[in-house]
Amino acid sequence: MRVVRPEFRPAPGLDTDAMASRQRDIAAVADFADDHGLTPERIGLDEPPGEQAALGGATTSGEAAPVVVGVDQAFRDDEVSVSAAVAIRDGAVIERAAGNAPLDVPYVPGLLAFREGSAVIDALSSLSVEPDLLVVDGSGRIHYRQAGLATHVGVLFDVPAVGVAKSLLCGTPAAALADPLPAGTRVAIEADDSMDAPDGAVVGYALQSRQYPTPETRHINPLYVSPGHRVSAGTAADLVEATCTQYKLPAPTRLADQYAADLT
DNA sequence: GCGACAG
DNA sequence: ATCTTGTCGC
Repeated sequence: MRVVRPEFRPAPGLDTDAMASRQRDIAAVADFADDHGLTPERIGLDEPPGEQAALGGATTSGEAAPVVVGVDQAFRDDEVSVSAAVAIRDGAVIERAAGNAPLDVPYVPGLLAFREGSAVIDALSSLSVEPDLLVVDGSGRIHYRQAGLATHVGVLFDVPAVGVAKSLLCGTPAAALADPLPAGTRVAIEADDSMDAPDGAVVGYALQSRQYPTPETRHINPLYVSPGHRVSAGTAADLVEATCTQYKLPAPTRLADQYAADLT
């Protein structure tokens, strides 16, 4: 796939203010409403990935199943950012792509895309299939300037994207998350005064994709799902939930995780 | 000033 | 993200 907004490429030379400014520009053109043809049913990940699947990628309804691409990051020698992208259709891996970039920007919460974005772009640029959805590790709209890594990448390629984070960057849960949530539960994450989004706006969801039978003794933490681009908050939660077939994390994310580890 | 803080 | 085995409890 190809970058369609090259002006938003993460440039290493920028100072903190310039990076933040670029993020506001990205948020201004980002689309946090549904603009895609996806449904949880069409994702077609009922079977664990890696199994047999129809060669043409046909669903039970006869239409071509959407291509979902998981993206994950790793480091090599503390100086190279490695990105792994794994494309899945109908529960089967159809393509993998790797990307690299020098690791010259330090990690700063809120500026992750400027540290690891270039490697992600490198990986996605070499994908020959056209993704219908990107599942990016990290935040999307749950971000100080509504432009987390998932939003940044989604806008760069103008492709539907969602962000899946394992911890909350910012925002306030609409209900307390202190007690373990039952599987399938979702709690809205609302914008607070640390964010550009209007106060109280639902910028994502805490999604309890898995839970132990007896959460009192031992419990699993929720995922934090947010719109990247062209997907609404509610639909993002629906789609991500459909990809969590067997474990807490989405299958595309797990596969990308694995591939990234192999590349390191 | 102190704490919080995606990967 | 990464350094890292066993161990506790579903």
